[in-house]
Amino acid sequence: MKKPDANPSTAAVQRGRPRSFDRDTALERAMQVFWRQGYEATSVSDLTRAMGINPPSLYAAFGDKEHLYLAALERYEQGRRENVVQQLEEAATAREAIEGLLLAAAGELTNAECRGCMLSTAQCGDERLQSTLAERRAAPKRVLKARFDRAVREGELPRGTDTGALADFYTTVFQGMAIQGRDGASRKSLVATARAAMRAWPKGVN
Amino acid sequence: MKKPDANPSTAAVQRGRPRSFDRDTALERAMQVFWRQGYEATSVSDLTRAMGINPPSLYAAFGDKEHLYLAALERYEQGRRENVVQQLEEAATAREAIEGLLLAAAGELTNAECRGCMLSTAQCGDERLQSTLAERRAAPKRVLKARFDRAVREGELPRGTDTGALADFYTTVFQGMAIQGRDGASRKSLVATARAAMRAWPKGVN
DNA sequence: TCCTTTCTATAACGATCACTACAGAACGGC
DNA sequence: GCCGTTCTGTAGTGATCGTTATAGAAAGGA
Repeated sequence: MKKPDANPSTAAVQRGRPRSFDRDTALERAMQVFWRQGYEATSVSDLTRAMGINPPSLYAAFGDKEHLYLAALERYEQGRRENVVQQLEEAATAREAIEGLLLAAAGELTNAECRGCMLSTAQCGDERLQSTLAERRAAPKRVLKARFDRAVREGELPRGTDTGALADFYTTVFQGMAIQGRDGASRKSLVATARAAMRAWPKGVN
Repeated sequence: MKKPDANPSTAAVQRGRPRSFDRDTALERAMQVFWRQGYEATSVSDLTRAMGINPPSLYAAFGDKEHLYLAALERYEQGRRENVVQQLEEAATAREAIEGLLLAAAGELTNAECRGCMLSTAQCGDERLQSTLAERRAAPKRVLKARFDRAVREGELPRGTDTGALADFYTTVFQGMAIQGRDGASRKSLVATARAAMRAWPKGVN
């Protein structure tokens, strides 16, 4: 039994031997390994080598392999989420927002170091983790649908537009592009695919 | 040194103890396990259990785990390839062919037993195997492009149509649908995505 | 200076991995 | 019946898996 923190201000004062590595840097490196190789194909040995630490440090800082993977995934998604939300809010129209997102994706998915999307092309045998991945992959749909609903209210999209289906479609295109990027497609090729996908945008009301 | 087969008619006469299992049935079961779990997450133990045989029989009949996987993948692709080629040849127009393929995919990708596409969503850490998968995923593009080129020649598609980009686009949509199917999307949802993708079909010449 | 706390590195843990040595069983040919 | 061949099941191989016990090092508090 411990008394609740006597100092309510912030974190407890540091006690004991300080950790010799930067948690965030280590997480970043773990993320890259998981990104390249996937969850199953990445061993704890791979991780400790890339992170520059020993197993006990990894387990003390991140719990176990699965929690480390989830932390890496969360780190990966965080930046993307912010970009998506910002683009959806700042673009003048929903159409421009989607086009901007797909064109940006064409660039990001074909970056040199870690190609493709860490989340979209992730596969794993464990059912629980697999359904977690499925939920995360489905999450952006709700954000897109909300923006499309707004576009309907504002008259950009025709009344009666199936905004859920439209969100499904552009999510699907992005995930397909993720596979393409992982498989070595060029940025140019993904840009062409993004432009093709924009031809499916519903006919305007005007 | 062995003399070339003295009986040139068919396979050499059966000698030794006959194998106690049906090779094709065993391969079918291995395929389903690989399909559900992926290459890395599937152990030889999983395979022998599903195939109803012991490890030595597996290795004698299929070489090793990787060759068994490739054989299972080939078996998987064979049926699909035939369907695609047939649909591309028999449909009245390229547009109808693509629409038919995507709608059929919406059904197949949401089948009860093994959801998704064994090839599209496959991921593995080994680089050589990964690039083999990438090649296989790219193969259908050439078939689509050939059909689109024919459509241009026949006047269905405008001259100057980027048929390669069009093939890339519909391949990408299919692969996105494969992820959606694996993640539990409904057939209805994939049908809606397929219909949305058809809105991207180039404007006719007429 | 000594104690408590928390990290570190070494060196393992049992379990499982892909794979195989071995001996016996089941066939055709003689 | 016997032989050569090829399959079968048992029981392992060494390697690697994810994880942890342990002991010592490095910090703050007294």
